[in-house]
Amino acid sequence: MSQQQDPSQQDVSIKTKILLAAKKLFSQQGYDGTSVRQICEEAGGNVALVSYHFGGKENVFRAIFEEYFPGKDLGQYEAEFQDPVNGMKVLIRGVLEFFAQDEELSRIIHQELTMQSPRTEIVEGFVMPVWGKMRELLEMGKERGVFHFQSVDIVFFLTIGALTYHHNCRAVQSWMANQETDLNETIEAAMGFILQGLGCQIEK
Amino acid sequence: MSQQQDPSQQDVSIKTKILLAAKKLFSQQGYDGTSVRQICEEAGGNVALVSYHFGGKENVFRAIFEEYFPGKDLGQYEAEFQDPVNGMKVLIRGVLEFFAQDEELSRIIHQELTMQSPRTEIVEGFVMPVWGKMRELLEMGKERGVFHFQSVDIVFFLTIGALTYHHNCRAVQSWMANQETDLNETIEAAMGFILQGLGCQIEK
DNA sequence: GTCTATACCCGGATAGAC
DNA sequence: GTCTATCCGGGTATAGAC
Repeated sequence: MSQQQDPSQQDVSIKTKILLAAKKLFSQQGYDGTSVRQICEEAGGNVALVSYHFGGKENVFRAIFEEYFPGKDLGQYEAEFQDPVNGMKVLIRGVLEFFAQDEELSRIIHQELTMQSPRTEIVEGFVMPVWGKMRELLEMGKERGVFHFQSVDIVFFLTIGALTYHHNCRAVQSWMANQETDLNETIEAAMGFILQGLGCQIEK
Repeated sequence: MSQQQDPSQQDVSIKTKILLAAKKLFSQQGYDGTSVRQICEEAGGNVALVSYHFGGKENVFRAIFEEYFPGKDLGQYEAEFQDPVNGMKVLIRGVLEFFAQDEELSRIIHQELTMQSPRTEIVEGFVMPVWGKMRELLEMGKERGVFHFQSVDIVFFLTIGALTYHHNCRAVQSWMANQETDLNETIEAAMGFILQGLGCQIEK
């Protein structure tokens, strides 16, 4: 009951603490680079607890997604998805807001997919609905003549890349001139970049 | 003398074989996921050879870049770099051709940077000259009014993302409708996407 | 539920024989 | 130069006490 608010409070179950610790450490050091000992130490518990509560390291990974991945709620945007441009805007905003809201989880997703790790299948199961919808919108927009490109495959990846990689690379601060960037500014810029990239005339 | 042509021939030094085996395995399984034993087995030699020839696993990694990373030859394009649009085109083509020519090395670069591994510094040392030039071109184009965007930082990352991520994700074949894509088609598409994304009027 | 102690495996590195 | 044998550290997982 008082269990759901602030995870740093003491009244959180050790199981949840382990989940949060794992999420944090996986995002910082990668799955392979993080040991079960480390996770439990960070969570303030004992090594054996991972086996007891989850039955192994990989199940901790799976549990993180089941617990913290949003995106089940794509249905609520069906209206916007009727129009490719609006649909893309909604999706771009949604994705970037999620990236900003849970940087840890988004880093984990990005890492696992680029490493093509043994956990790729798990991650794909959660991510595919979103990317799949984006692909649909690209195809719809091309058919209706509002987007202009040759290959759906190619622009699909260019779009995903622009969307995900830039977020990730912010970590490499030495590459940036100005440290803090405003989220809404980023979203606006990404929308402009991508929609223009798709050959779409935008009225701003 | 006959040492330089086909690395699969028998007359290649074991040192080179180790380097090639490591490049292949790192790209497939990541640095951490690849053991020294595996590398030597793949190279047809013994475990101890890594220590003998390179002095440790990390030095094998460094040696791969020193041996196989191109890109020292940016100087030859100084003429094209006077113009932001031409410069971007040259850079985009160069980067994508490199990605296609040595998929292994480009996968390694991408992996290490997204994992922010302890080897990030090594990789950055080789990659930064290229990305730095791209940033210069973006700034130059903005000043001269041929590109139209607010923040250099943001479009810089969007551009890098589009360029690198799409290539990497081709591995996830389940996401693609058509398996094989032509390199030149990809290059043309990427140039169009990015230059339009930068708000640049292109005449095709 | 949580802890201690331990089993077991696999990684990287090296000494020393050939 | 290359191999065999071995060391040592650290990883996951579990048995059993509390």
